Amino acid sequence: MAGRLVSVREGGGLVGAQSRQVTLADIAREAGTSASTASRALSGRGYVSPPARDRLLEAAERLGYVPDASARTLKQRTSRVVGVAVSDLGNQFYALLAAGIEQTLREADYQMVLVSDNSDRAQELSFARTFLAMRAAGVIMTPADSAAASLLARNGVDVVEVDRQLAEVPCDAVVIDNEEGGRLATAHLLELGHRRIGLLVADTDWTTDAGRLAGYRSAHAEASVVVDERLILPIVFHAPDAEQRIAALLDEHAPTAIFAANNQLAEHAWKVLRVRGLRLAQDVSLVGFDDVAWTSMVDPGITVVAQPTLELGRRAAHLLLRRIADPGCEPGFECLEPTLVVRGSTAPPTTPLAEHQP
Amino acid sequence: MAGRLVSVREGGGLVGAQSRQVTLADIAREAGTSASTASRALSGRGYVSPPARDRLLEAAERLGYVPDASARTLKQRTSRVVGVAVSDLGNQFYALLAAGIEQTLREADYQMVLVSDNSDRAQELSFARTFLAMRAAGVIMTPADSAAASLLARNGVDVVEVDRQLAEVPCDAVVIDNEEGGRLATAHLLELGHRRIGLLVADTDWTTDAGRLAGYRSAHAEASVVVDERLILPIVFHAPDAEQRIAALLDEHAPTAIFAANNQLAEHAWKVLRVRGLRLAQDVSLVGFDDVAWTSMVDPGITVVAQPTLELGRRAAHLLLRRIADPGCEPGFECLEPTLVVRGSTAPPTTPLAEHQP
DNA sequence: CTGTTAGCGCTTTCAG
DNA sequence: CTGAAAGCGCTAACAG
Repeated sequence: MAGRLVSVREGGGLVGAQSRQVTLADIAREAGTSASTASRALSGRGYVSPPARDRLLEAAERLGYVPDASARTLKQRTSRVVGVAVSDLGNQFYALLAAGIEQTLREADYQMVLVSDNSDRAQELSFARTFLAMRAAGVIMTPADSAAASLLARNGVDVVEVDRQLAEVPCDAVVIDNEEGGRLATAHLLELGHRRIGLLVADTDWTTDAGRLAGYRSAHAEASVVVDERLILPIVFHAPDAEQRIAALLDEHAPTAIFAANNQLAEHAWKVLRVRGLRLAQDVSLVGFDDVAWTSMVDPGITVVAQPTLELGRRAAHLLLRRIADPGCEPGFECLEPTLVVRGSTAPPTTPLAEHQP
Repeated sequence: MAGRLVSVREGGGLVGAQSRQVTLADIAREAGTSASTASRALSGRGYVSPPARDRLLEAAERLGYVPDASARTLKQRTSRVVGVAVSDLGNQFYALLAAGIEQTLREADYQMVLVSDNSDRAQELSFARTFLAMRAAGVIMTPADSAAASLLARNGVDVVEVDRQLAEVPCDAVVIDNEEGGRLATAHLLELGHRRIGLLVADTDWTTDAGRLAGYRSAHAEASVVVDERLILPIVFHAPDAEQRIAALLDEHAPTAIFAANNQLAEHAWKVLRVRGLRLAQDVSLVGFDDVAWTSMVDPGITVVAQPTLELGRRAAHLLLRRIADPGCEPGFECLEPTLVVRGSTAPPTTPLAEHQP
């Protein structure tokens, strides 16, 4: 093996590929110091005489020294990597969330290992193990189950839940006020005079959807309108029959308005209405959740509950950084407020008899 | 120090946090073998007697053993991490590209470290160093400069360029046929009868934009139409005056159609037209590049050159995996074909004099 | 201020 | 088939 190493070194003249990574020992030798001194000089921790430091830095620069992260991680038992698991990178919401996380992490000189777990419990758990193996400095996740967070916490890895909360262990979390969002959307429709409001909600036990549903109910209660339970339609993610079921809701229960509790469902609802030739606002009002690009570009624009997605990600990262800096601090919890953006897709209901009014 | 370790172990009863990671040595001791045997059993490389293997696997399972990735990386001098750098994670195109990469990497049990470099050369280079430090198994990037790829290649890290090509070293690449895309868009407009076609293109030296411009020119040449150079408008990324400049193009050079060479510019153009009250197709035709969601939802829909974005990402990851498996293979190059999706935003030009014709 | 020493946890010859 | 030994590159006591 020594023979192989040597021959590789001799072949180092090959254009393009350096034969061997340059190590601390190399630059120490070059500068005539020990490896420890080199370590101190380059990491900036501990005393090093200015002349020695200069020689070391110069040598490092000249030889193109890049410290080996795995050696450092092995020694320090923690890395500069943060594991991030989201449900679906293909969905603009999660992509933007990840962008916010990455931005903040980058500013603090941490790297993001990003995975998309498809809300699959088994995958989520498997990623937790991977993050454990990497000695991640922390993990930020949109949880689909509590097992991953438990496993991580048990092994001393800090977890931040974002968008949803499911953990059975105490941990930092940042969410938006889903109940308020649901209330804003529903109250807006009720104020316009709607009494039969269809609710399209994800069929999960997530706090997001539970919250939006709760807001839908409380808005009704505040307006003293009783909810027709048949107007509430839980739809499984990526269900192939989502649009058919929405159409059936329209046919069978005659809502005058629809509140779609996430961007995916809003898109489905919008398409169903278009295919059926139903006019937004005039025939059926529509409120979406999450202000994605298309909602402001279609005509009429879609009234939506906007959430500060990028900021959600940033806050999650900040929470994690705070905990890394101060491991003993109390679990942080942040709840960001959504806002209602009224556009042309909502209007007072038109009764069939009043169709010819202006 | 030994004392500290022991006391920590004794404190291991603390709910929630395990005192110390369980190591190979622990499970070897538990199973009554040496660490080497344990390593062989768990990694599946090398001979281990079935009974020993069983005991080892059982012990690993029971103690919740998670191998330390950094120790393995340090020893093997390469990790299961792939560095991915894209220009702007907030842009749906790059997000989808990343999603495709992640999906393929995940299937092969590699992790994606994702960074958004804002097309900033300095950041790109800094990330290259980070990936080097992590002993990344490879790097996939949408390059903004050639320096990063050179640095990585020089240090023996495989690079795949995706979407654009800038490297000065031979490396794998997967792009779409930008010239063909530009030609498709432009020929479509020329066939409709347009003779003054404005081109909105990013002001970069990227092969994407150069290709789309070349396609614009060659379509003109094939139709024997001479290009009025004043119709070509290079726009810097995130330029605050992008929409003003597009408006000025409209005013000063009276194009009857616009070809926006990326999704960002298409959105700008669409907004300018809307604000000015210009009707798509009737007053000005518009062709975009990249079939993002809103283009099929607005009315009329936008005619676009669609690119297989997710597939682009998948291919890039496959190219990298191929190279990891066979480091000596010839640099791979794949060029995916874009397709023209005709929607309502394009129609024959209306001359001012013919405004009243049906 | 600096060098010596001793590992972090894993893999890999190599000898048994 | 198995264990002993060495070492990946770095850092952190500790003694000088």
